[in-house]
Formats: sequence, C-alpha cells, structure tokens
Amino acid sequence: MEISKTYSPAQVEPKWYNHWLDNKYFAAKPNPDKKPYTIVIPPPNVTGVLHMGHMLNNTIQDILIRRKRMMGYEACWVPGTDHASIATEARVVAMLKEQGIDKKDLTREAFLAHAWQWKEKYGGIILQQLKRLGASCDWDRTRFTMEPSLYEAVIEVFIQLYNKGYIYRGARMVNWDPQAKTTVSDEEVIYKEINSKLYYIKYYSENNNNEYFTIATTRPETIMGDVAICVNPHDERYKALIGKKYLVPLINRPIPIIADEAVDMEFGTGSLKITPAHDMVDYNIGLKYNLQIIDVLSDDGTISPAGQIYVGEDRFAVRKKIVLELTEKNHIADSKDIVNKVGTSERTGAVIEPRISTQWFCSMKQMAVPTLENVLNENIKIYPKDKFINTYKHWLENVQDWCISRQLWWGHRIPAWYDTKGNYVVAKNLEDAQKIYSQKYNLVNATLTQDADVLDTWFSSWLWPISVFDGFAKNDNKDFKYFYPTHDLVTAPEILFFWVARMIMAGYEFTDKAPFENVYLTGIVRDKAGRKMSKSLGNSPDPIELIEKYSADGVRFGMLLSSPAGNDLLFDEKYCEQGRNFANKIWNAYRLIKSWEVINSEPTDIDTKTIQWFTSKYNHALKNIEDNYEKYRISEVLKNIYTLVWDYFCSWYLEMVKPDFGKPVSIRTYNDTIVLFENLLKILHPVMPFITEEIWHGLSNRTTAEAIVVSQYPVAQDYDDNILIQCDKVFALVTEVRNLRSSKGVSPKEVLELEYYTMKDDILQPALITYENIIKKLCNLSYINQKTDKLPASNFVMGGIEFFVPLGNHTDLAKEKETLLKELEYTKGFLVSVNAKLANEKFAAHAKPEVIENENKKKADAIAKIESIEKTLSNM
RNA sequence: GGAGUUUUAGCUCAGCUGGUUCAGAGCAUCUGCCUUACAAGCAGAGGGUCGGGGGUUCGAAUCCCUCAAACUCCACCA
Repeated sequence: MEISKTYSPAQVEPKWYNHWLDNKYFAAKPNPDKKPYTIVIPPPNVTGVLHMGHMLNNTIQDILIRRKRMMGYEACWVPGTDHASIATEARVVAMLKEQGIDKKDLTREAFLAHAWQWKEKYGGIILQQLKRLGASCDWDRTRFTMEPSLYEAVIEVFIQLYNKGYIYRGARMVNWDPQAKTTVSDEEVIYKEINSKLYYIKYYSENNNNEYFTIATTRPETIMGDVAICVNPHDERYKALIGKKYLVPLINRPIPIIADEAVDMEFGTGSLKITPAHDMVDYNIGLKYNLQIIDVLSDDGTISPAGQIYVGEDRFAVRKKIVLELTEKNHIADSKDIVNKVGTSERTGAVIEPRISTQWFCSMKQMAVPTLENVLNENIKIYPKDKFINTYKHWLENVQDWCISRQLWWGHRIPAWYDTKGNYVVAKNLEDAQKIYSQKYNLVNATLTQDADVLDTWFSSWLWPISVFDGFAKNDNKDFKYFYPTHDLVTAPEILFFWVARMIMAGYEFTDKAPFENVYLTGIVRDKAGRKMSKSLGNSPDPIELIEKYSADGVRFGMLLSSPAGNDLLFDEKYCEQGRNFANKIWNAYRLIKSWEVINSEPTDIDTKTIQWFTSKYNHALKNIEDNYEKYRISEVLKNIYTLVWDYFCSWYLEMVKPDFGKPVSIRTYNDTIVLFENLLKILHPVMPFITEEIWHGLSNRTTAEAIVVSQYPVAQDYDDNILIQCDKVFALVTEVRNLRSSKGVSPKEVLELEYYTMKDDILQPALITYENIIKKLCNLSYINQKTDKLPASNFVMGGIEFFVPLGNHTDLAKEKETLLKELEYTKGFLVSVNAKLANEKFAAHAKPEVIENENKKKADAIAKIESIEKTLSNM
C-alpha cells in the first residue's frame, strides 16, 4: 500500500471523530468496577462562538480526560452551555429591533418565546465547533443552565438559602445599567479612563447673595439631588463654615455644610457635594449623617420628576444644558480637563449609574469560611497556587454580599410572590406560595404575583457541577453519587471569584463536599503584542480556520506548547505550524517503519543494543511525563513527548535500526519497533488524538474495539540508568565526529577511522567497546581503536579521552596543535580554580563530603588530562 | 491608594529544598546538505555579567534588602 509523503488530516479527522461517536467511546455511565473521573466543562455562553480561550481550555480538558479514559477510569466529560441572561437578552432585543419589534411591546411570555427560538437556532454552535477540536465530551449529557432540572435546582437553592436567612431583600446602592435597565454585579463593571471636565460650581449662601461656596464635580447633572456639602473637619479653610447653609443652584434648595474625614482636602476645592442617590461614597456619608435621599434619575438614565428641571431628558444631554445654564447664571467658577475612571457595563457598554434600588441579596460571609479554609489546607488544589492564592484569600476575607437579582426576563425567575401591598413569600410555585401566604398572613385566596426579576447568571453557574447530575432534582441520583464530586476543573483565572469560588461555596453548602479536587487555571490568550484577544480588537484568529490550515492536532499542539499553567499565552500561529510539522514527522516515521521488509533472522548487535537503550529512554521519559501530569505541567508534558519522539525515536533510534537501502530487518527488531512506536502513539494520543488513531489502525488491522482512544495507557517500568548515561556520552561523541566532518568539509559518505588515547573515563571508555558498532554506523567509521602513532590527525578531547581522526590532507597540523593548546590552557585554568577551592579552609570545613570528593575527582581528572595532552603535543 | 505576580539567549519559557544534568529547551538566526521516511526535512554552529545595586555564605540565577520596569487583581478619584 502506498502511503502519501505528507500527512493529510482533512479526511482523517472527521473520519475518526465519527468513529469515536458511533462507538460511544465518550459515553460514561456509573460502573462499579471502575473509578470515576469527571470534568464539567466551563459552560460557554449560548451566545458564544469559539475563541482562542476556549481552544486552550478545552484542549487541556480533552487531554486530561483522554488520558484518564485510557488509564481505565470511567471518564466523564459533561458539556453544556450557559444561558447568559444579560448577553442573550441583549442579543434577542437587538434581533427583535431589526425586525421592528420593541421589547416594551411584548409580553414576558412572547419575549421568552422569541428568546427560546433564538437559543434553539444559534445556541449550540460552539459545541459543534468543539467537536472539530476533537473534544471527547459525553454529548448525550449536554446540559443547559435553563433546562428544567437545572432550573429546579436553582429555585430549590434559592428557597433553601432564603429559609436559612442568607437571602434577603433590601435597598442598596447598586450598579445600574440604564441601557439594559438592570443591575449588574461589581464584577461586570468595567472601569475606563475617560477625559472629562471638572466643573467648579458656586453655591450661593442662603442669606447673602455675594457669598458663595465653590465645589468641584464632574457630574453637574446630579446637583438637584444634593443634600449637603461635605468638607474635611481638619481643613482650616472651611472650619468656620461648618453648619452654614448654601443654595443648590437652579433649584435653590438650602443645604448645610457638614464635615467628614472621608473628604480629600487635596482634590478639587477640598469639598464634596453630597448626592446620596447617585454616588457610593455620598450614599455612605448620607447614611452616616442620616441625610435625605433624592433620586433625580429614572431607570433609563433620564431625569426623574424629583429632579424638578429637565425632567425626562437624558443625563448626558442634561449635563451640557445645565453647564450652559450655570454659565449663563454665573455659577461656574472654573473648569478643568481631567482624566477619571468611569464604570461601564461589560454587556452593553453603557455608563453605569450608581443607584439605590430594592434588590435581592445573598450573604456570603458564612459560606466564605469553608471556601477559604479548604483551599488553604489543600483539600482543593489550585494550579498554579502561588500566583492566585493571595488574591483568592483577599477576596474571600473581604467578600461582599452578592446582589443576585436582575431586571431581565431571560433567566431563572425569582420564586417570590407578592400581594398587592408588597408582602411576599418565597415558594417553588404559585400553589405553594398561596399555602405559605395564607399561613403567614392568615388570608386565603389572595392574589399573588411573582417577582418580575430573574437571577444573576452566576446563581445557576455556581451549581453547575452539582446540577448537571440532577443532584438536587432527584435525591437518589445514581450519576450524582458516582460522578460527583468531580475531579479537575480547567478554567480561566478571570473567573476565579465569579465562578470558581462560588462553586466551592455551593459545593460545601449544598453537598458538604468540594465540587472538585483540582483547579487548573489556564493563561489568558493574548496576541503577539501581548494584547488580550478580543472581538473588538479583531486580533483573534478564527479557530476553525486555524484547524483547517494546521489540523486539529496541530492546533492543539500549538495551543499547549507555550502555555504553562497560569502564564499568559502569547499566541502565534507558528506554534500551530510546529504542531503540523510534528504530525508530519510522526507520519513519516510511520511510513519508514511500514516500508521495511522483514526477514526471519536474529536481530543484529546494533538492533539489540538500540532497543535496549530506547526502552530505557522511553521509560525514563514516561516517568517524567507522568510526574509532570501530576503537577499539571501540561506543556512540559508536551515538550517531553516532542523530544522523545522527534529527537530520540526518529533521529537516534530509527537511524540506528534502519536497514541499509533494500536490506530487510529482522522480525524481532521489527516487532519491537512496532511495540515501542505504539507506546509512543498511546502517550501522544491525548494530545494529538487524530493522527495517532489513524496510524494505530494503519500499523495493523484492528477491530473497532481496538481503537487507540480506548487502549491501555502505558505504565512506566524501571529502567537502566547506566545505559542512558553511557549512550548520552556515545551520542556526544558522534556529534563531535559529525562536527569534525562539518568543519573540515569531509563528506558523510567518506569512511573515517577513529583512534583514542584514554587517561581515565569510567563511562565513555566501556561505552566505546559496548557501542562500537553503533558508533561506527552513525559516524561512518571503519575502525575504532586505541591510538598507535598515526599522525597527522585531527583531534578533540571529551571527558578523559583524547580522540584522533586521521583525515589525510584535510588535516592542518598547526591548527590541530592550536586546538590542543587551547584545551590545555583551559584545563590548567580549571585546575587552578579547583585547587583554590580545595585549599580554602572554610570550604573544607563547611562543604558536604560528597561535594569535596567531587572536587578531588575533578582535580585528579584535570591532572591526568594535562599530562596526556602535553605528551601528545611533544610528539607532534 | 492596597495587594500580588513577573524580569534568564533575538522571541516564548524551564531551571524544585543554594554545590557535575548549572547557565538549559523550543522557535528564530547562520553554515553545509534535495543523503532512498520526512526540505513541513537532515547534519552542524553561534547567541546570555540570569533587570540594576547591595548583603548573607567557603560558594548565589537560586536566600535577604533595595531600586527599576512590566503585568494582574481589589478599592476608587468626587
């Protein structure tokens, strides 16, 4: 059979993916004979399309799950999507707008019908894309955060926490998105630096038209909500004025001057207008001094009737108008350009308005305790720990109550029911609500309506590892018992608090267990210039195009290559190219082996020793690989495999056992080579699943059940360290000879002789004899022997051995002499430094015995070497 | 303003508890090769006062102090 010269993944990859699906290799069910290994996918937003972050994240998950599957675990990777309430609702609203439909004109039911339609049509794209990557998820388990059983879990948890007193309703200062008309969490506010103007505004005294007080503000449109002017009590300039009253411009409301240390004397005029309804700091000062709250803005960001003027007009338009009017009326003392940070909504980009509103909150303090404790004591391990543990700790120690209500329709509707007076009860459904209500308020058949708001998306996400197995919906769920707690979580560091910490809270709160054992935090994918990849910058490559260009295996390789855990990855396509090249290299090793003719004979001496060596090398590498897996150093694993396959298997092993052109290879050598190669393929499979499956089947006829994806992962055996050390020396020697050829311009085809003069080298000397045939083959030598007196000869020194290669007229005696002189000089200098170290009394007194012994050995070797070289030189 | 991380070759990074795996790898660069598996390749080579300074030590890339730069998170500028 003719095998093509380059590997072509285009047909191969879909073929095997379908094969895996058809044979249900990714399906997991509780199996008492096997240990479970579970990963839940960080559910991408239904609005999402695959980006490079997903690629990295899911490649790592797939590697972990495939390896465990091959190791005999019941490996379960649960896929799914997140309903992403704000993002999806914004998307649906925009879509309807294009169709000429305004959300305001729709009933809740009608809107949700549109939203579900949208979800069915576009919601699963990202999961389909993951299949191209090779993700071995159990697709039959695909979950969605708003499907019935997950919905139930969310409601159940809400009720539990309410009954426990953790969830409460209260008026609070929240981040208000006037465009989406909803609250957003602190984490969803993005602060941007903006060029603004700081206006210095005069507030005239209530009883003296000539006396005024100047304050500085960037938000003149909120002055109608002013209830006080605050100065620092230590500020000498204003001490005398405390308690006096001034008039708010334009509306002429008298407000007092009060004092609080929160005021920065340096900024602006050293005074602060207090607008409790529209600023966090002001709100707190307002609470402290029991000031009135005047809310001058409506939920859409226009001036409310309480503002008295410009009612119904947009806040930014009003800012300009008010400045104009203040100028006309001589209230502006000055204005300055400043750069300040303004909060914007992550979802809509609108400028966030701090606003007082009645919301649902969840107290976090108690739940934070086990969440911190179990990470500090490593019941849950975070990789890499050092980088994140301190911020994790800081966050949990200072955790704020969580505002969980959102003024949206797409999401889990809050299970609270109100009567017309505003009394409410919390219950699963209307029926229950009525029962509870009638008991609580002693009223039967009251008309109850459900809270209009939905829950924060993260309020369902934090239950994800539990709810995907119906852990709440059904008490006695087999899957939940078997697969939960899950084992590894792979996610981005950005959502450590949003999501990871909250999942840990939920785990301990609702199941008394950690939801997972290990958290692997990937890096953030950036472009070559170090910028975060984002749609708006347009600097993110399309992953599917990358796959088409470099193959899924190649891209997986590329994603991993330079992304140690937690380190940001500066993505460059060249890494994918390297992956593609690697696939091609493996392909050609396969071609070579397949091309061999086999003869029923004994293996040669070279073959036997080569196989022995590589077996040791392989086991040595496998131990390292397993060690790196343990530490979640996945990119190190990849580098280990890369070197093992490319350098040691292809460049050394295959070159050594490869028969001369047209000659056959012994059956034992062939079979051993196949076994070694297949083991390499197995180790490679989790990283490059497609090409390994293809070659696996190409190497011999295998049944469906013998796919590599379900083959048994190799276990590292003991190996002979001595062989490895000797062969490393042998390879170094080979390299020296090749170097000699290269520098003297001697063709690799020209047969050479090698002579050596040995002083003392415990490793290389026996290796020269044991591996004589291998050295001869690799260096194209006819002769290796102890030095006689053939001169002139090119020379080099390795360890305690001088080597000579008679090169006839290639040799320049003067240059050879120079080489030896250089070596001599270096060795003498080295000897001086060793002697100095040994002569140092403090060294002798403090250093460990083995260190001293080593220095003595260095000294003896150096002396022998010097003698030898001097002797050679005197003969030249 | 508070905290954290990072700084090693042109680029991206390894170097665990201070001493023969101590200055490493991959990519890039340069040289020579289309050598019957692979030019998506082969064989070689050159690149670094380990951010600066100081200290501890017989000995520091590694431990301590200090300065500098970059990044991240939290708080937040009226």
